[in-house]
Amino acid sequence: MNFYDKVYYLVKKIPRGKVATYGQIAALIGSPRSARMVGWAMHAMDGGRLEEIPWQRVINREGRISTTCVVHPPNQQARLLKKDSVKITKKDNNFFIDLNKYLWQP
DNA sequence: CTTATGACTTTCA
DNA sequence: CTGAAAGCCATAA
Repeated sequence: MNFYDKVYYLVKKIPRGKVATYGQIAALIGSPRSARMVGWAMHAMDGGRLEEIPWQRVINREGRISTTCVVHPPNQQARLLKKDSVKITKKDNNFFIDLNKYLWQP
Protein backbone atom coordinates (compact mmCIF):
# COMPACT_ATOMS: atom_id res chain seq x y z
CA MET A 1 0.00 0.00 0.00
CA ASN A 2 1.58 3.24 -1.05
CA PHE A 3 1.14 6.66 0.46
CA TYR A 4 -1.69 7.73 -1.78
CA ASP A 5 -3.72 4.61 -1.13
CA LYS A 6 -3.45 5.20 2.59
CA VAL A 7 -4.63 8.76 2.15
CA TYR A 8 -7.55 7.71 0.01
CA TYR A 9 -8.46 4.92 2.38
CA LEU A 10 -8.55 7.26 5.36
CA VAL A 11 -10.37 10.00 3.51
CA LYS A 12 -13.04 7.51 2.52
CA LYS A 13 -13.44 6.65 6.19
CA ILE A 14 -14.41 10.17 7.12
CA PRO A 15 -18.09 9.98 8.02
CA ARG A 16 -20.69 12.19 6.39
CA GLY A 17 -21.06 15.50 8.16
CA LYS A 18 -17.49 15.51 9.49
CA VAL A 19 -14.20 16.96 8.28
CA ALA A 20 -10.51 16.24 8.89
CA THR A 21 -7.35 18.31 8.59
CA TYR A 22 -4.34 17.49 6.44
CA GLY A 23 -2.18 17.11 9.49
CA GLN A 24 -4.67 14.75 11.02
CA ILE A 25 -4.70 12.50 7.99
CA ALA A 26 -0.92 12.57 7.84
CA ALA A 27 -0.72 11.63 11.51
CA LEU A 28 -3.06 8.70 11.00
CA ILE A 29 -0.92 7.48 8.16
CA GLY A 30 2.11 7.54 10.41
CA SER A 31 3.93 10.66 9.20
CA PRO A 32 2.69 13.68 11.16
CA ARG A 33 4.85 15.95 9.04
CA SER A 34 3.51 14.85 5.71
CA ALA A 35 0.49 17.09 5.63
CA ARG A 36 1.67 18.53 2.34
CA MET A 37 1.72 15.11 0.78
CA VAL A 38 -1.90 14.62 1.74
CA GLY A 39 -2.77 17.74 -0.14
CA TRP A 40 -0.67 16.56 -3.00
CA ALA A 41 -2.48 13.26 -3.03
CA MET A 42 -5.72 15.15 -3.42
CA HIS A 43 -4.30 17.12 -6.29
CA ALA A 44 -2.88 13.99 -7.87
CA MET A 45 -6.14 12.13 -7.97
CA ASP A 46 -7.91 13.03 -11.11
CA GLY A 47 -10.91 11.74 -12.96
CA GLY A 48 -13.34 9.36 -11.30
CA ARG A 49 -11.59 9.35 -7.96
CA LEU A 50 -13.04 12.73 -7.17
CA GLU A 51 -16.50 11.23 -7.26
CA GLU A 52 -15.78 8.28 -5.02
CA ILE A 53 -13.57 10.04 -2.47
CA PRO A 54 -14.90 12.79 -0.18
CA TRP A 55 -11.94 15.05 -0.78
CA GLN A 56 -14.02 18.03 0.29
CA ARG A 57 -13.88 16.82 3.88
CA VAL A 58 -10.13 17.37 3.99
CA ILE A 59 -9.17 20.92 4.89
CA ASN A 60 -6.30 22.82 6.48
CA ARG A 61 -5.79 23.47 10.14
CA GLU A 62 -7.80 26.67 10.24
CA GLY A 63 -10.79 24.84 8.87
CA ARG A 64 -10.34 26.71 5.63
CA ILE A 65 -10.42 25.50 2.07
CA SER A 66 -7.07 26.15 0.47
CA THR A 67 -7.26 24.58 -2.93
CA THR A 68 -5.50 26.44 -5.72
CA CYS A 69 -6.52 23.95 -8.34
CA VAL A 70 -8.70 25.50 -11.00
CA VAL A 71 -10.61 22.29 -11.63
CA HIS A 72 -11.48 21.91 -7.95
CA PRO A 73 -12.69 25.37 -7.02
CA PRO A 74 -13.67 26.18 -3.43
CA ASN A 75 -17.26 26.78 -4.43
CA GLN A 76 -17.56 23.18 -5.59
CA GLN A 77 -16.07 21.99 -2.32
CA ALA A 78 -18.55 24.15 -0.46
CA ARG A 79 -21.38 22.68 -2.47
CA LEU A 80 -20.34 19.13 -1.64
CA LEU A 81 -19.98 19.98 2.03
CA LYS A 82 -23.38 21.51 2.03
CA LYS A 83 -24.70 18.19 0.77
CA ASP A 84 -23.04 16.64 3.81
CA SER A 85 -25.02 18.94 6.08
CA VAL A 86 -21.86 20.82 7.04
CA LYS A 87 -22.28 24.49 7.79
CA ILE A 88 -20.02 26.70 5.70
CA THR A 89 -18.92 30.17 6.64
CA LYS A 90 -17.98 32.37 3.73
CA LYS A 91 -15.36 35.00 4.32
CA ASP A 92 -13.36 36.98 1.82
CA ASN A 93 -13.73 34.55 -1.06
CA ASN A 94 -12.73 31.75 1.30
CA PHE A 95 -14.82 29.10 2.99
CA PHE A 96 -14.45 28.29 6.66
CA ILE A 97 -15.72 25.35 8.66
CA ASP A 98 -16.29 25.15 12.41
CA LEU A 99 -13.73 22.56 13.42
CA ASN A 100 -14.92 22.44 17.00
CA LYS A 101 -18.18 21.12 15.74
CA TYR A 102 -17.32 19.19 12.59
CA LEU A 103 -13.80 17.86 13.14
CA TRP A 104 -13.63 14.09 12.73
CA GLN A 105 -12.43 12.27 15.81
CA PRO A 106 -11.58 8.60 15.13
C1' DC B 1 21.84 10.26 -7.22
C1' DT B 2 20.61 15.50 -6.59
C1' DT B 3 17.30 19.33 -6.93
C1' DA B 4 12.90 21.50 -6.88
C1' DT B 5 8.13 21.82 -5.50
C1' DG B 6 3.81 21.60 -2.96
C1' DA B 7 -4.65 21.57 -1.41
C1' DC B 8 0.57 22.22 5.28
C1' DT B 9 2.28 23.28 10.15
C1' DT B 10 4.89 25.33 13.65
C1' DT B 11 7.94 28.61 15.44
C1' DC B 12 10.31 32.99 15.97
C1' DA B 13 10.66 38.30 15.53
C1' DC C 1 -1.47 40.10 17.76
C1' DT C 2 0.58 39.77 12.70
C1' DG C 3 3.64 38.38 9.42
C1' DA C 4 7.67 35.99 7.65
C1' DA C 5 10.60 31.84 7.46
C1' DA C 6 12.05 27.28 7.97
C1' DG C 7 10.87 22.32 8.37
C1' DC C 8 8.89 18.28 6.72
C1' DC C 9 8.47 14.16 3.32
C1' DA C 10 6.88 11.95 -1.02
C1' DT C 11 7.10 12.63 -6.23
C1' DA C 12 8.78 14.16 -10.54
C1' DA C 13 12.58 15.46 -13.59
